[in-house]
Amino acid sequence: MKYTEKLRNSGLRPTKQRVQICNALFDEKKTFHFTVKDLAKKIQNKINSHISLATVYNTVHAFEKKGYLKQIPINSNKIYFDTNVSEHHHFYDLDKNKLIDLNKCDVGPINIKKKINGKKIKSVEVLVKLEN
Amino acid sequence: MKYTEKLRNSGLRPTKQRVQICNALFDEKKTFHFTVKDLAKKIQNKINSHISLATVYNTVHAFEKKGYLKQIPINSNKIYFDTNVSEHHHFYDLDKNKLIDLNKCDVGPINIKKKINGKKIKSVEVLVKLEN
DNA sequence: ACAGCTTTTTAGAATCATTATAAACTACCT
DNA sequence: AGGTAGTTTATAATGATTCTAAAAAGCTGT
Repeated sequence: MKYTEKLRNSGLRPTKQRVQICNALFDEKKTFHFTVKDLAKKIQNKINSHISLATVYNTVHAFEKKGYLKQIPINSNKIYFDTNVSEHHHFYDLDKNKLIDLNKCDVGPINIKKKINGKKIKSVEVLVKLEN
Repeated sequence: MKYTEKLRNSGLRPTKQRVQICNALFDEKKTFHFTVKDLAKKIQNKINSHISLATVYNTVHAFEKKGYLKQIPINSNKIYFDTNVSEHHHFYDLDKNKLIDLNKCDVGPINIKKKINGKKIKSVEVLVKLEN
């Protein structure tokens, strides 16, 4: 199966539900941003049957831990995920409440001059807020 | 009163509770990060009496709208605020779950090359995740 | 194919942050 | 001082997320 390896690699058995989640996440031509609830709704419309929220949460978190999904740093009481796991950044349109990708090449190199003892940098993420 | 103007400026009457919130927020020598619940607890310890959560939420939001407080862009289901409203960035220590300020001068200039029609940049915020 | 064991799914409950409500209270203006 | 509009408060409502435990499905041996 197309996603068996990805699932096993994330420590998950390739069940019917998880494959459906994979289809919704990784079959798209374009990467996209989502909340878990959005994703669950999308899947249910697509397959025309119910899939438990808990399952979607579990699977999404397993993928995030493995690096197949990323969280988007934005201050909100919802958690936003991104299927684009390449190094990139985001515009956040404050009026439309919408996230827009910024490719790595859209942002000049970022030089972090401060160091913290015994810590290494895992990621550098930029959020650019837009207004009219 | 010390904070009357700040409060009026935010469209708020200078009530006893709001002045107490101001004291907790703006009397500190160092700026700090907080969630609304943290702040409420801090105030209650300090003044040794109860102040309603709703009041703290309202006041904090009014200050944020006016730019006396800033939200910190970090993906979490809690909202983090910062009393440091100057242009600066953050380290996020993933192990300790702690935010650390990065002064503006700790980060080289950031060049956003992409433009969105009819939108202007309101802020550019960098989150640097740290691991061991 | 099947028994037996483990993992997974599920609905629903629990939790936690935040926001809404509406009655009691307070500031402010004259 | 009194009237009006803005505030505080406890509590309820909401909404996202996590937990739970029983039922279902996957996996491994045979």
